[in-house]
Amino acid sequence: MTADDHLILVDGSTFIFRAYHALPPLTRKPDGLPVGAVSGFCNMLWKLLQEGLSPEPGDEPTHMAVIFDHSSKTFRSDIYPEYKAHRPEPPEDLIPQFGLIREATRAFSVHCVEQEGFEADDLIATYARQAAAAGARVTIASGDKDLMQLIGPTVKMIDTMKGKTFEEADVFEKFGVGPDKVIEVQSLAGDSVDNVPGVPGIGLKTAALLINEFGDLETLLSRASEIKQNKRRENLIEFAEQARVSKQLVTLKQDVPVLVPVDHLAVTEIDGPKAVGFLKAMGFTTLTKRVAETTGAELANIEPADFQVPGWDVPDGKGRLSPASPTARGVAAPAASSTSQSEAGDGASSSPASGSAQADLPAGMMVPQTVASEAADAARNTTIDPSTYETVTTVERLKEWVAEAYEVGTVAFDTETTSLDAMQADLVGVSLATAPGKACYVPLGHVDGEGDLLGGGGLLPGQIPLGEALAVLKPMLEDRAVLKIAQNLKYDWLLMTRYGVDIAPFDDTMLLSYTLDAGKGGNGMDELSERWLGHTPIPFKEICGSGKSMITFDKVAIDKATAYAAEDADVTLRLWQVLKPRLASERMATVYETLERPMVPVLARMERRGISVDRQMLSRLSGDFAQGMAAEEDEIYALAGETFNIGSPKQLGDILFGKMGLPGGKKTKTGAWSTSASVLEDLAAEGHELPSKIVAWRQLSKLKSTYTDALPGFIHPETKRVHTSYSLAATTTGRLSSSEPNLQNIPVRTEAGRKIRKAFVATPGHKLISADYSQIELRVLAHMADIPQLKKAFADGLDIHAMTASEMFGVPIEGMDPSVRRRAKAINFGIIYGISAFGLAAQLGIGRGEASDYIKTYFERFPGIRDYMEAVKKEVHANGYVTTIFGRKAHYPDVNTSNPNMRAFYERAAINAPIQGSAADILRRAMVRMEDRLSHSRLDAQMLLQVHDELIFEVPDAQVEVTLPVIREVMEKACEPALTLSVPLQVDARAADNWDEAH
DNA sequence: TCTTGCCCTTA
DNA sequence: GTAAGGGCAAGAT
Repeated sequence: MTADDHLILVDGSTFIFRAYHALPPLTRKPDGLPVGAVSGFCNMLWKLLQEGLSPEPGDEPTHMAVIFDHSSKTFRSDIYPEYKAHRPEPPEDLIPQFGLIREATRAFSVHCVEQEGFEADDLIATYARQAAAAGARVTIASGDKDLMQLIGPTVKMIDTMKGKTFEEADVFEKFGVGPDKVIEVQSLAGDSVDNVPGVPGIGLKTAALLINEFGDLETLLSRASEIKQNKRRENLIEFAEQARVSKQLVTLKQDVPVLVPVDHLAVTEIDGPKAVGFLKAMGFTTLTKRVAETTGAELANIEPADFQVPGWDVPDGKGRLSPASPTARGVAAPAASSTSQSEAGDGASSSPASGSAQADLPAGMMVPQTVASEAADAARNTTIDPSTYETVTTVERLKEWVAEAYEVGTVAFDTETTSLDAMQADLVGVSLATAPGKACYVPLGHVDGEGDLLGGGGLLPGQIPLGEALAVLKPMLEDRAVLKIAQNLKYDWLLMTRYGVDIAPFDDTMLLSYTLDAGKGGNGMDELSERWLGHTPIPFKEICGSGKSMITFDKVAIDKATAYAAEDADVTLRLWQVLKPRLASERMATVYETLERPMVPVLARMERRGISVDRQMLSRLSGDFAQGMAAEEDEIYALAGETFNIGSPKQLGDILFGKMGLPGGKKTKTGAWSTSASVLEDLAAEGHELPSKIVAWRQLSKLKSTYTDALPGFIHPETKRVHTSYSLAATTTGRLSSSEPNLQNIPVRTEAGRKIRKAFVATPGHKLISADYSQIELRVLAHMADIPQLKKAFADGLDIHAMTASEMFGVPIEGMDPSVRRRAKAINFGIIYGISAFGLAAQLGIGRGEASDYIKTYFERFPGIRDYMEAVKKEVHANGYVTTIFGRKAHYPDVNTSNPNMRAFYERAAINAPIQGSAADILRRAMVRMEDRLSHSRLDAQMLLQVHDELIFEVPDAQVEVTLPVIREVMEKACEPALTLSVPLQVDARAADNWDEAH
């Protein structure tokens, strides 16, 4: 090997596990051989061979090998038996694929190296050192951060799945030290995945700090007594030996006596027929074709390779082979496909991936490249440089920007303000972007940031007067000819309506992301920028600071503000160019256009209206609750024999289970005794007095702190009403969420709680109407799973829980024992939540076996429900997502994890998502139509709140009776005409002076 | 001052 | 058993 050579070392393990976990399971057609990971591996290896790893010409690899782990037993387990001890066994369906992947490597004429007693990492380290010693360049293809210690001037690392290259600077970013100090840091910080202990209380940040100060581990340990922080010093002294062992574990062995010399790893020409033969035998049609085309191998004349996999027959290769197709399509299809969906045509039965020929590159894998348009490429590939943005200081320039927006027809728009609360914020500036890299900021309200109490605070020069700027902007923002693009537009929309501007038409990149990728991660701009543009925008903290010293945006210097604000518009525009094309290609345009985008003005108006709360009533209640708490406190302290902080679960646990010696039940995940209400209630049932007093105190404390004390703080100084903020993109299922304050969890179950609800009142001369869907989720389930008894019961208007009980236990509905109905009700809820015997038992306070029997009986009576659940599970495993009746997707990217508990959790979530999500879709459809229907009927009702299955309106007294049926009709017919449910929807609506009585 | 854990409120 | 937001205590920084 010489200085002209370039060695590529592929970490086989990373590739295998990435391929397995990133992709849904896939089996070979004739015999069910699992080949998902093999498929992923082959695709990755082929891509590597095609594209190489180095963009520069002349740097093509001269040597290459895939390195595998030989077995789990290595010299490290001798040093520290616990090393990697927590690693779960590989999943069952991955085991036969290990051998196949080695076959695949050879089939592609790539060297395949492993050696007993050593991890792949040690072999990689050894080869890398030998090659580097000869002056050759080395590229390590891996996602394993442990290999970062090998990076050097001629050694780089590349994560092909994430398309990221790591050089020395990147190591610094990750570990806070250079490659030569990585092991020092790792031996302190440890690694929970590999079970490297490290030193307790020291994480990556602290470890880097210490190593930078002391140089290396040994120096640090010998001078540990100099450390100021008590806990840190003690741990370093106590766990010194553990740190030394950790260092041995993380240090890669660079002198493995390799059986295959590095010179033998020279690349060889790919043997086309051999590769094609292997791929044919696997049944990967798409890749087989591609490899045949590239290598010139004659596809038709090549027989599938003949090799044995224990337990599986060799296919005959006579055209019977085809890539397995996901088997669980159309779980919700009976409903979705049997009814017309003129609006939501992209229903459950049409996922783009499952129908495509690319079954060997299955759905769920993020392949941004495949959806790229030219514009999207430009959006991604031109650099983002905040120093190039323009600060607009004259009306003339602003007019030119507006003209540019008309010219292009689209403009990204963002506002900068003094507050996160759109109801309180003052406009400080706006930014525009008309093309990637072409963005500006228009400062409008910046003041002298240096100004203290005495001077300053005046408007800075060089800013267009607000009114003049708005006069130029408003026509463009309201013009149909210009599409406005924003990230989380609801905020800007609400703000701008306060300045008399109604933005339309528009697109919202946050909602685009949510429509396409709900469940895959956040939809915030910074996160989307990282994910799609590989760019980290200037953090808000960097401009305004955080915590106590945070300044409002109007105090930010205009040049800094320009860089920050214009970048936001630039990034938003680029995100739109990346995401918008996916809408059509992934058939999600209807979901976006009917269920997401129209919600923006609807919710903004609801937020702006707010709701009236009676401040005096809350204040009185707060006093009452405080008195009640004080009374309980006296008795609690007397029973405990001492005073303590009742609000501290830790102190309470010490009293109950330590001092008083009560039998502890559950433990929390950190190992402490649980003091949850269910535990305390069990103790109370055994006759202990203290626990029931604690429960009573907690209830009062919760009501007081969260509601009576916090709510008045949200009363707007001018409107005198409470304005919540709804999030459209916070949940995986499609529900809304409400915050600041959360008006979706106002108490209702207890008498004391309902007093808080009474404080939500109608304005004088008005009533509140509360309209809620009855059993909407069970109705949706009855429709989706097509359950005859349930459908009939709903059609006949029966009590659904009593009917369930009657079916299950064979008792008549007339004169039914309430406890029997209660059990059936719990089961019905359990079904919606993806039932487990464990959960049902906990809910009903019965044994696991008994709960199990209930579930069995239920499934015998309603076999369609069981079939539905099984089908959803198959669907989510195959596709990585599930769909609602209107085509909304909920993704569960980690559902194929090998951890059985996590897997079961994701499966339950996936069972629940189409039910909860379909109900959420129905609410959205009702809300989108409601305002028009009311105004067409010349009614003045105002929609104020949404609480998942309930809508709250404020209505003039005289119109109550006319309004009620209109609201009911819109809600009950919300599915039409896209879909006719096979079950009627029922809405109960009532009017009263306050929310409690209306509900 | 910030983060995590625990507990509780809703549908 | 599903989906959320939020207050307070305690510990780390």
